[in-house]
Amino acid sequence: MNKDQIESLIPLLKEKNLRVTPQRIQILTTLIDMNGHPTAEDIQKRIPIISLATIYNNLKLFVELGIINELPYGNGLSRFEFSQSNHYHVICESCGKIADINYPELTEIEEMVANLTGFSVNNHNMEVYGKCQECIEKG
Amino acid sequence: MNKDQIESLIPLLKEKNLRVTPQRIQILTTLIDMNGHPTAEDIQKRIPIISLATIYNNLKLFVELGIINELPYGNGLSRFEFSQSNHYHVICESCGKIADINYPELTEIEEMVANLTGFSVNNHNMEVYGKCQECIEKG
DNA sequence: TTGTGTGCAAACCCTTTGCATTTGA
DNA sequence: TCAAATGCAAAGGGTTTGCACACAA
Repeated sequence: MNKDQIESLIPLLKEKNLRVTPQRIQILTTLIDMNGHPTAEDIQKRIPIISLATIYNNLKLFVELGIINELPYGNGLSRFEFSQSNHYHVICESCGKIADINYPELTEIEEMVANLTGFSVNNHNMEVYGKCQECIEKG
Repeated sequence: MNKDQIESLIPLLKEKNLRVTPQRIQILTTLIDMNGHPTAEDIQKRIPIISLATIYNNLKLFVELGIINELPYGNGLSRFEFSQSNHYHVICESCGKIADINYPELTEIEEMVANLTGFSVNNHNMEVYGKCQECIEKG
C-alpha cells in the first residue's frame, strides 16, 4: 500500500455516502507512513491534531469497510494493518511488536474445519509468539 | 482434564506456598464442568458466591502457573481453557464461542520464522474464524 | 443547505488493585 | 499465629458514545 493508492479508496467512501474528510485522509496516510501494525495511540502520536475519538471511530469504520484489519493480540489493545494478501504474524511477547511472515497459505485447513465442526468458515489467522531481537538484546 | 486430576494440581500450589482454598478448588472444578472456553463471567454465573475479583485473581494466577491458558480472541474479553497438548481453535464471529480443532501441529513454521525474523520463537497459535451452527440457524 | 463528521467529556466494560477482614496451615 | 486469600468498592485503561458545533457535498 502506498500513498497513491489512497485515491483508490476515495470512490469507496463516496459510494457509501461517506465523506472524504482531511482526518480520514490523514489517518490512512499515517497508517501507510508507519508501514507496520500501529495502535490507535501510535497513530495519534503522529497526528495529535486529530482527536483520539475520531481516530477510533474511523479505524472502526475502515475495518467495517474492509480497508484495514484489526489485530486483537497482546495486552488488550488492538493494532491495525491494511488488508492485504494473506500472511501470518510474529508477535513479541515482551513489547507487543508485530511483524509479517510470508508463508504459503494453509488453505486446506479451512475446509477441514468446516466439515469437522459445522462452522461456516470465513478465514483463518496464525500467530507465532516469541521475543524480538531488540527485546532479546535488552535482556 | 477430569475432576480427579484437580488433586494432581494441589501439590503444585503447596510447592509455591499457595493455599488450597475452597474458592480455588471451585474455580478449577467449574472450569472442568464447563468443559469448554468460558469467560470469567461465565464462571461466576456458575459460582456466584465467589466474587468476580477472586475469580479474576485466580485465573491470572493459574495462567502464571501454566495450569490454564488465556485466549484473548474476540470482542475484548478473555476466555480460559486448561493447558493441554497442542490444538487450534475455531471462533464464532457472531457469539464468540470457541471450539477446539484437532489438526496436526505445524511445527516447521516455528523454525522458519526464527530464521527469517531473528525472533526467538516460543510457540504458535492458529484460529479459524466463521459462524457456528447455532448462529447460522438464528440467521 | 443539510446531514455527516469531529471533538470533547463522560460513559462503558473488562480487569486490576487497595485495604480491611477472614482463613488455611 | 500470621502470612496469604477473599471480597468489596474504587480505580485503571482501552474504546465507545452523546451532543453541540463544524464542515463536505
